[in-house]
Amino acid sequence: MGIKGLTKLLADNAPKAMKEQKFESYFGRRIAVDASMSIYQFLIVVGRTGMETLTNEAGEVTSHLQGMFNRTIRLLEAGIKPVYVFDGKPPDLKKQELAKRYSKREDATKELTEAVEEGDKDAIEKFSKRTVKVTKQHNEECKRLLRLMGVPVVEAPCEAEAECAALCINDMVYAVASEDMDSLTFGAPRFLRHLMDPSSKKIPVMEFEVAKVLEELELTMDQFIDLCILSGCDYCDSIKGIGGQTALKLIRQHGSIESILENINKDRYQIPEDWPYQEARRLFKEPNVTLDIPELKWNAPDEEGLVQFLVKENGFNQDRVTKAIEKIKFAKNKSSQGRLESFFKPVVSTSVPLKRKDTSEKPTKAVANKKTKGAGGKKK
DNA sequence: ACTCTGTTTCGAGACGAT
DNA sequence: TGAAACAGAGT
DNA sequence: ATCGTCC
Repeated sequence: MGIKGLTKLLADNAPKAMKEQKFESYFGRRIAVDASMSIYQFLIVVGRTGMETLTNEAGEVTSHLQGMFNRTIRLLEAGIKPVYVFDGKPPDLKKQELAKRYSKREDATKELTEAVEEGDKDAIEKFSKRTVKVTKQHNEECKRLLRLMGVPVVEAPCEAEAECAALCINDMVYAVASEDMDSLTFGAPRFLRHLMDPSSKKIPVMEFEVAKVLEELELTMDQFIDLCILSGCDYCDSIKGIGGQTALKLIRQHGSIESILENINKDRYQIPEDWPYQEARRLFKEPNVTLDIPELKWNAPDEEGLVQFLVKENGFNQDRVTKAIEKIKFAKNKSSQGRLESFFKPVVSTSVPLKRKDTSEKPTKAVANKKTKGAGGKKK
Protein backbone atom coordinates (compact mmCIF):
# COMPACT_ATOMS: atom_id res chain seq x y z
CA MET A 1 0.00 0.00 0.00
CA GLY A 2 1.06 3.49 -0.32
CA ILE A 3 2.94 5.06 -3.15
CA LYS A 4 5.94 3.24 -4.45
CA GLY A 5 9.20 5.00 -3.71
CA LEU A 6 7.56 8.24 -2.62
CA THR A 7 9.65 8.51 0.52
CA LYS A 8 12.83 8.47 -1.45
CA LEU A 9 11.45 10.66 -4.18
CA LEU A 10 10.57 13.35 -1.66
CA ALA A 11 13.83 12.97 0.20
CA ASP A 12 15.67 13.56 -3.06
CA ASN A 13 13.45 16.20 -4.59
CA ALA A 14 11.67 17.96 -1.76
CA PRO A 15 13.87 17.67 1.30
CA LYS A 16 12.56 20.86 2.81
CA ALA A 17 9.04 19.52 2.88
CA MET A 18 9.95 17.24 5.73
CA LYS A 19 11.40 18.19 9.00
CA GLU A 20 12.34 16.39 12.15
CA GLN A 21 10.15 17.11 15.09
CA LYS A 22 10.30 16.19 18.72
CA PHE A 23 7.71 13.83 20.01
CA GLU A 24 7.03 16.34 22.78
CA SER A 25 6.12 19.05 20.35
CA TYR A 26 2.75 17.45 19.78
CA PHE A 27 1.56 18.12 23.27
CA GLY A 28 -2.09 19.10 23.23
CA ARG A 29 -2.53 18.22 19.56
CA ARG A 30 -5.26 16.09 18.12
CA ILE A 31 -3.76 13.40 15.93
CA ALA A 32 -5.66 11.04 13.63
CA VAL A 33 -4.38 7.48 13.44
CA ASP A 34 -5.28 4.65 11.10
CA ALA A 35 -6.45 2.00 13.55
CA SER A 36 -6.31 -1.02 11.27
CA MET A 37 -2.71 -0.37 10.42
CA SER A 38 -1.82 -0.25 14.10
CA ILE A 39 -3.77 -3.40 14.86
CA TYR A 40 -1.99 -5.20 12.07
CA GLN A 41 1.40 -4.30 13.53
CA PHE A 42 0.35 -5.34 16.99
CA LEU A 43 -0.87 -8.71 15.80
CA ILE A 44 2.40 -9.33 14.08
CA VAL A 45 4.74 -8.38 16.82
CA VAL A 46 3.14 -8.17 20.24
CA GLY A 47 3.86 -11.24 22.28
CA ARG A 48 4.52 -13.48 19.35
CA THR A 49 7.11 -16.18 19.36
CA GLY A 50 6.73 -18.64 16.58
CA MET A 51 3.09 -19.55 16.64
CA GLU A 52 2.60 -18.56 20.25
CA THR A 53 0.66 -15.40 20.89
CA LEU A 54 -0.88 -13.62 23.80
CA THR A 55 -4.29 -15.10 24.40
CA ASN A 56 -7.06 -15.03 26.96
CA GLU A 57 -8.48 -18.12 28.58
CA ALA A 58 -10.68 -18.80 25.63
CA GLY A 59 -7.60 -18.94 23.43
CA GLU A 60 -8.44 -15.70 21.63
CA VAL A 61 -5.59 -13.42 20.66
CA THR A 62 -5.11 -10.35 22.83
CA SER A 63 -2.03 -8.86 21.19
CA HIS A 64 -4.02 -6.09 19.59
CA LEU A 65 -5.56 -5.12 22.93
CA GLN A 66 -2.24 -5.16 24.69
CA GLY A 67 -0.65 -3.06 21.97
CA MET A 68 -3.51 -0.61 21.58
CA PHE A 69 -3.85 -0.15 25.32
CA ASN A 70 -0.18 0.59 25.94
CA ARG A 71 0.30 2.77 22.91
CA THR A 72 -2.75 4.86 23.60
CA ILE A 73 -1.65 5.45 27.17
CA ARG A 74 1.72 6.48 25.89
CA LEU A 75 0.13 9.02 23.58
CA LEU A 76 -2.13 10.39 26.28
CA GLU A 77 0.80 10.72 28.64
CA ALA A 78 2.52 12.83 26.03
CA GLY A 79 -0.51 15.09 26.04
CA ILE A 80 -1.50 13.92 22.57
CA LYS A 81 -5.16 13.43 21.80
CA PRO A 82 -5.45 10.48 19.48
CA VAL A 83 -8.42 9.85 17.23
CA TYR A 84 -8.52 6.32 15.91
CA VAL A 85 -10.00 5.91 12.46
CA PHE A 86 -11.29 2.52 11.36
CA ASP A 87 -11.60 1.28 7.80
CA GLY A 88 -14.91 0.98 6.05
CA LYS A 89 -15.58 -0.76 2.75
CA PRO A 90 -12.63 -0.63 0.38
CA PRO A 91 -13.21 0.88 -3.06
CA ASP A 92 -13.70 -1.52 -5.94
CA LEU A 93 -10.44 -0.55 -7.54
CA LYS A 94 -8.63 -1.87 -4.53
CA LYS A 95 -10.15 -5.31 -4.91
CA GLN A 96 -7.35 -6.60 -7.05
CA GLU A 97 -4.77 -5.34 -4.62
CA LEU A 98 -6.62 -7.03 -1.80
CA ALA A 99 -6.90 -10.22 -3.81
CA LYS A 100 -3.18 -10.12 -4.25
CA ARG A 101 -2.67 -9.88 -0.54
CA TYR A 102 -5.12 -12.67 0.06
CA SER A 103 -3.25 -15.01 -2.22
CA LYS A 104 0.01 -14.05 -0.58
CA ARG A 105 -1.44 -15.05 2.73
CA GLU A 106 -2.59 -18.30 1.22
CA ASP A 107 0.92 -19.01 0.02
CA ALA A 108 2.35 -18.12 3.39
CA THR A 109 -0.16 -20.40 5.08
CA LYS A 110 0.99 -23.31 2.95
CA GLU A 111 4.61 -22.59 3.59
CA LEU A 112 3.84 -22.29 7.26
CA THR A 113 2.27 -25.73 7.26
CA GLU A 114 5.34 -27.17 5.65
CA ALA A 115 7.60 -25.41 8.08
CA VAL A 116 5.62 -26.82 10.97
CA GLU A 117 5.90 -30.32 9.57
CA GLU A 118 9.62 -29.94 9.20
CA GLY A 119 9.97 -28.27 12.55
CA ASP A 120 11.86 -25.40 10.97
CA LYS A 121 11.69 -22.76 13.65
CA ASP A 122 13.01 -19.86 11.63
CA ALA A 123 10.61 -20.57 8.83
CA ILE A 124 7.71 -20.85 11.24
CA GLU A 125 8.66 -17.50 12.68
CA LYS A 126 8.84 -15.95 9.27
CA PHE A 127 5.70 -17.34 7.70
CA SER A 128 3.43 -17.07 10.68
CA LYS A 129 3.84 -13.31 10.54
CA ARG A 130 2.76 -13.27 6.94
CA THR A 131 -0.48 -15.02 7.64
CA VAL A 132 -1.69 -12.26 9.94
CA LYS A 133 -5.03 -10.75 9.04
CA VAL A 134 -6.99 -8.08 10.87
CA THR A 135 -10.52 -9.34 11.40
CA LYS A 136 -13.78 -7.64 12.10
CA GLN A 137 -13.55 -8.94 15.63
CA HIS A 138 -10.13 -7.40 16.22
CA ASN A 139 -11.51 -4.09 15.05
CA GLU A 140 -14.62 -4.27 17.20
CA GLU A 141 -12.64 -5.22 20.28
CA CYS A 142 -10.31 -2.29 19.79
CA LYS A 143 -13.22 0.09 19.34
CA ARG A 144 -14.68 -1.14 22.58
CA LEU A 145 -11.36 -0.72 24.35
CA LEU A 146 -10.82 2.79 23.07
CA ARG A 147 -14.30 3.91 24.02
CA LEU A 148 -13.76 2.56 27.51
CA MET A 149 -10.54 4.54 27.64
CA GLY A 150 -12.42 7.68 26.70
CA VAL A 151 -10.71 7.98 23.33
CA PRO A 152 -12.78 8.91 20.27
CA VAL A 153 -13.30 6.44 17.46
CA VAL A 154 -14.23 7.35 13.90
CA GLU A 155 -15.69 4.82 11.50
CA ALA A 156 -14.66 5.72 7.98
CA PRO A 157 -17.11 4.99 5.19
CA CYS A 158 -14.24 3.77 3.04
CA GLU A 159 -10.50 4.14 3.39
CA ALA A 160 -9.24 5.13 6.82
CA GLU A 161 -6.32 7.05 5.35
CA ALA A 162 -8.68 9.17 3.31
CA GLU A 163 -10.87 9.85 6.31
CA CYS A 164 -7.84 10.84 8.38
CA ALA A 165 -6.83 13.30 5.70
CA ALA A 166 -10.34 14.74 5.58
CA LEU A 167 -10.34 15.28 9.33
CA CYS A 168 -7.09 17.16 9.01
CA ILE A 169 -8.18 19.21 6.01
CA ASN A 170 -11.21 20.32 7.98
CA ASP A 171 -9.21 21.27 11.04
CA MET A 172 -10.73 18.61 13.21
CA VAL A 173 -7.26 17.24 13.90
CA TYR A 174 -3.84 18.83 13.73
CA ALA A 175 -2.13 16.07 11.80
CA VAL A 176 -2.34 12.50 10.53
CA ALA A 177 0.08 9.94 11.91
CA SER A 178 0.80 7.01 9.64
CA GLU A 179 3.56 5.07 8.00
CA ASP A 180 1.64 5.13 4.80
CA MET A 181 2.72 7.78 2.34
CA ASP A 182 -0.60 7.96 0.57
CA SER A 183 -1.83 10.13 3.40
CA LEU A 184 -0.16 12.89 1.43
CA THR A 185 -1.82 11.83 -1.76
CA PHE A 186 -5.15 12.12 0.01
CA GLY A 187 -4.12 15.65 0.84
CA ALA A 188 -3.45 15.49 4.56
CA PRO A 189 -1.97 18.94 5.29
CA ARG A 190 0.30 17.58 7.98
CA PHE A 191 1.51 14.04 8.02
CA LEU A 192 3.68 12.43 10.68
CA ARG A 193 5.87 9.41 10.24
CA HIS A 194 7.53 7.44 12.98
CA LEU A 195 5.42 9.11 15.63
CA MET A 196 5.89 6.12 17.91
CA ASP A 197 9.50 5.40 17.18
CA PRO A 198 11.47 8.01 19.12
CA SER A 199 10.78 6.30 22.40
CA SER A 200 11.90 2.82 21.55
CA LYS A 201 14.31 3.57 18.75
CA LYS A 202 16.09 6.74 18.03
CA ILE A 203 14.33 7.76 14.89
CA PRO A 204 12.87 11.25 15.12
CA VAL A 205 9.34 12.10 14.13
CA MET A 206 9.21 13.28 10.54
CA GLU A 207 6.63 15.88 9.72
CA PHE A 208 5.56 16.46 6.12
CA GLU A 209 3.55 19.42 5.01
CA VAL A 210 1.74 18.81 1.81
CA ALA A 211 1.81 22.50 0.91
CA LYS A 212 5.58 22.51 1.10
CA VAL A 213 5.78 19.33 -0.90
CA LEU A 214 3.83 20.96 -3.69
CA GLU A 215 5.80 24.14 -3.44
CA GLU A 216 9.12 22.42 -3.65
CA LEU A 217 8.13 20.03 -6.37
CA GLU A 218 6.50 22.94 -8.17
CA LEU A 219 3.37 20.95 -8.74
CA THR A 220 -0.30 21.51 -8.14
CA MET A 221 -2.16 19.03 -5.96
CA ASP A 222 -3.73 17.50 -9.05
CA GLN A 223 -0.32 17.04 -10.58
CA PHE A 224 1.01 15.53 -7.38
CA ILE A 225 -1.81 13.00 -7.44
CA ASP A 226 -0.94 12.13 -11.03
CA LEU A 227 2.68 11.76 -9.99
CA CYS A 228 1.64 9.30 -7.29
CA ILE A 229 -0.46 7.27 -9.70
CA LEU A 230 2.43 7.07 -12.15
CA SER A 231 4.82 6.10 -9.38
CA GLY A 232 2.59 3.19 -8.44
CA CYS A 233 -0.40 3.13 -6.10
CA ASP A 234 -2.87 0.59 -4.78
CA TYR A 235 -5.58 1.41 -7.28
CA CYS A 236 -4.06 0.66 -10.65
CA ASP A 237 -0.94 -0.43 -12.48
CA SER A 238 1.79 1.94 -13.45
CA ILE A 239 3.61 2.17 -16.75
CA LYS A 240 6.55 -0.18 -17.11
CA GLY A 241 9.75 1.73 -17.36
CA ILE A 242 8.45 4.78 -15.55
CA GLY A 243 9.33 5.17 -11.91
CA GLY A 244 9.31 8.11 -9.60
CA GLN A 245 12.06 10.08 -11.27
CA THR A 246 10.77 10.00 -14.79
CA ALA A 247 7.22 10.40 -13.60
CA LEU A 248 8.24 13.65 -11.97
CA LYS A 249 9.99 14.82 -15.10
CA LEU A 250 7.05 13.95 -17.28
CA ILE A 251 4.53 15.65 -15.03
CA ARG A 252 6.62 18.79 -14.85
CA GLN A 253 7.00 18.73 -18.58
CA HIS A 254 3.45 17.91 -19.62
CA GLY A 255 1.32 18.73 -16.62
CA SER A 256 -1.01 15.76 -16.51
CA ILE A 257 -1.30 12.10 -17.33
CA GLU A 258 -3.55 12.92 -20.29
CA SER A 259 -0.95 15.20 -21.76
CA ILE A 260 1.78 12.69 -21.13
CA LEU A 261 -0.17 10.02 -22.92
CA GLU A 262 -0.47 12.28 -25.93
CA ASN A 263 3.20 13.04 -26.04
CA ILE A 264 5.23 10.01 -25.14
CA ASN A 265 6.47 7.32 -27.42
CA LYS A 266 3.97 4.53 -27.05
CA ASP A 267 6.33 2.01 -28.59
CA ARG A 268 8.86 2.62 -25.93
CA TYR A 269 6.39 2.70 -23.10
CA GLN A 270 3.67 0.14 -22.92
CA ILE A 271 0.49 1.72 -21.60
CA PRO A 272 -1.56 -0.85 -19.68
CA GLU A 273 -4.83 -1.61 -21.38
CA ASP A 274 -7.93 -0.83 -19.39
CA TRP A 275 -5.92 1.55 -17.34
CA PRO A 276 -8.28 3.17 -14.85
CA TYR A 277 -6.01 6.03 -13.89
CA GLN A 278 -8.89 8.46 -13.95
CA GLU A 279 -10.81 6.39 -11.46
CA ALA A 280 -7.74 6.18 -9.27
CA ARG A 281 -7.36 9.91 -9.48
CA ARG A 282 -10.94 10.39 -8.43
CA LEU A 283 -10.44 8.13 -5.41
CA PHE A 284 -7.57 10.31 -4.26
CA LYS A 285 -9.18 13.60 -5.10
CA GLU A 286 -12.72 12.97 -3.98
CA PRO A 287 -12.56 10.01 -1.65
CA ASN A 288 -15.62 8.72 0.11
CA VAL A 289 -15.32 10.32 3.53
CA THR A 290 -17.67 11.76 6.08
CA LEU A 291 -17.51 14.71 8.41
CA ASP A 292 -20.81 13.78 9.92
CA ILE A 293 -19.28 12.32 13.02
CA PRO A 294 -19.86 12.86 16.71
CA GLU A 295 -17.93 15.64 18.35
CA LEU A 296 -14.41 14.49 19.14
CA LYS A 297 -14.10 14.24 22.89
CA TRP A 298 -11.58 12.72 25.25
CA ASN A 299 -13.49 11.51 28.25
CA ALA A 300 -12.50 10.08 31.59
CA PRO A 301 -11.88 6.35 31.40
CA ASP A 302 -14.64 3.96 32.35
CA GLU A 303 -12.78 2.21 35.13
CA GLU A 304 -15.27 -0.52 35.81
CA GLY A 305 -15.71 -1.17 32.14
CA LEU A 306 -11.99 -1.49 31.59
CA VAL A 307 -11.61 -3.93 34.47
CA GLN A 308 -14.52 -5.94 33.18
CA PHE A 309 -13.20 -6.06 29.64
CA LEU A 310 -9.48 -6.43 30.19
CA VAL A 311 -9.24 -8.28 33.48
CA LYS A 312 -12.40 -10.33 33.62
CA GLU A 313 -12.85 -11.08 29.96
CA ASN A 314 -9.30 -11.11 28.73
CA GLY A 315 -7.15 -12.14 31.63
CA PHE A 316 -5.13 -8.93 31.98
CA ASN A 317 -3.31 -8.41 35.24
CA GLN A 318 -5.50 -6.47 37.64
CA ASP A 319 -2.69 -4.36 39.07
CA ARG A 320 -1.36 -3.37 35.70
CA VAL A 321 -4.77 -2.31 34.52
CA THR A 322 -5.40 -0.33 37.67
CA LYS A 323 -2.08 1.45 37.35
CA ALA A 324 -2.74 2.12 33.70
CA ILE A 325 -6.08 3.70 34.54
CA GLU A 326 -4.32 5.99 36.98
CA LYS A 327 -1.94 6.98 34.22
CA ILE A 328 -4.82 7.90 31.98
CA LYS A 329 -6.46 10.01 34.63
CA PHE A 330 -3.24 11.75 35.49
CA ALA A 331 -2.46 12.45 31.87
CA LYS A 332 -5.91 13.83 31.37
CA ASN A 333 -5.55 16.32 34.18
CA LYS A 334 -2.17 17.38 32.98
CA SER A 335 -3.18 17.92 29.40
CA SER A 336 -6.55 19.40 30.12
CA GLN A 337 -4.71 22.65 30.52
CA GLY A 338 -3.94 22.34 26.89
CA ARG A 339 -1.12 23.81 24.95
CA LEU A 340 -1.45 27.13 26.64
CA GLU A 341 0.98 26.22 29.32
CA SER A 342 3.48 24.88 26.89
CA PHE A 343 3.78 28.32 25.39
CA PHE A 344 5.64 29.41 28.45
CA LYS A 345 7.97 26.52 28.69
CA PRO A 346 9.62 25.06 25.66
CA VAL A 347 10.85 27.54 23.16
CA VAL A 348 9.60 26.12 19.94
CA SER A 349 11.68 26.83 16.93
CA THR A 350 10.10 28.78 14.17
CA SER A 351 7.81 25.99 13.29
CA VAL A 352 4.13 26.34 13.87
CA PRO A 353 3.44 27.57 17.33
CA LEU A 354 0.08 29.21 17.09
CA LYS A 355 -0.31 30.74 13.78
CA ARG A 356 -3.95 30.26 13.27
CA LYS A 357 -6.39 29.60 15.97
CA ASP A 358 -5.55 25.98 15.62
CA THR A 359 -5.44 25.68 19.34
CA SER A 360 -9.15 25.60 18.81
CA GLU A 361 -8.69 21.97 19.56
CA LYS A 362 -8.31 23.08 23.11
CA PRO A 363 -11.07 23.39 25.59
CA THR A 364 -11.00 27.09 25.13
CA LYS A 365 -14.39 26.46 26.36
CA ALA A 366 -17.23 28.21 24.79
CA VAL A 367 -17.82 27.76 21.14
CA ALA A 368 -16.56 24.34 20.23
CA ASN A 369 -18.28 22.81 17.33
CA LYS A 370 -21.33 21.18 18.60
CA LYS A 371 -21.51 17.88 16.87
CA THR A 372 -20.43 17.77 13.26
CA LYS A 373 -21.02 21.43 13.17
CA GLY A 374 -17.96 22.68 11.45
CA ALA A 375 -18.57 20.23 8.72
CA GLY A 376 -20.10 22.52 6.21
CA GLY A 377 -18.88 23.28 2.74
CA LYS A 378 -15.10 23.12 2.65
CA LYS A 379 -15.23 19.84 0.77
CA LYS A 380 -13.37 19.79 -2.44
C1' DA B 1 25.79 7.37 -15.76
C1' DC B 2 21.17 7.01 -14.79
C1' DT B 3 16.87 4.70 -13.96
C1' DC B 4 13.74 0.96 -13.51
C1' DT B 5 13.08 -3.94 -12.21
C1' DG B 6 13.64 -7.89 -9.70
C1' DT B 7 15.67 -10.36 -5.86
C1' DT B 8 16.75 -10.81 -1.20
C1' DT B 9 16.74 -9.73 3.64
C1' DC B 10 15.15 -7.67 7.59
C1' DG B 11 12.02 -5.57 10.72
C1' DA B 12 7.67 -4.36 12.32
C1' DG B 13 5.43 -2.97 20.65
C1' DA B 14 5.87 -1.62 25.07
C1' DC B 15 6.82 -2.64 29.89
C1' DG B 16 9.47 -3.45 33.83
C1' DA B 17 13.06 -5.81 36.33
C1' DT B 18 17.87 -6.19 36.16
C1' DT C 1 4.06 -4.80 3.36
C1' DG C 2 7.79 -2.08 2.82
C1' DA C 3 11.92 -0.46 2.44
C1' DA C 4 16.65 -0.87 1.92
C1' DA C 5 20.52 -2.92 -0.37
C1' DC C 6 22.08 -5.19 -4.27
C1' DA C 7 22.47 -7.11 -9.01
C1' DG C 8 20.99 -6.79 -13.59
C1' DA C 9 19.31 -4.72 -17.89
C1' DG C 10 17.76 -1.06 -20.76
C1' DT C 11 18.32 3.88 -22.25
C1' DA D 1 21.18 -0.99 27.64
C1' DT D 2 19.43 -5.73 27.68
C1' DC D 3 16.16 -9.20 28.11
C1' DG D 4 12.16 -11.69 29.52
C1' DT D 5 7.25 -10.93 29.83
C1' DC D 6 2.73 -9.20 28.83
C1' DC D 7 -2.21 -12.89 28.17
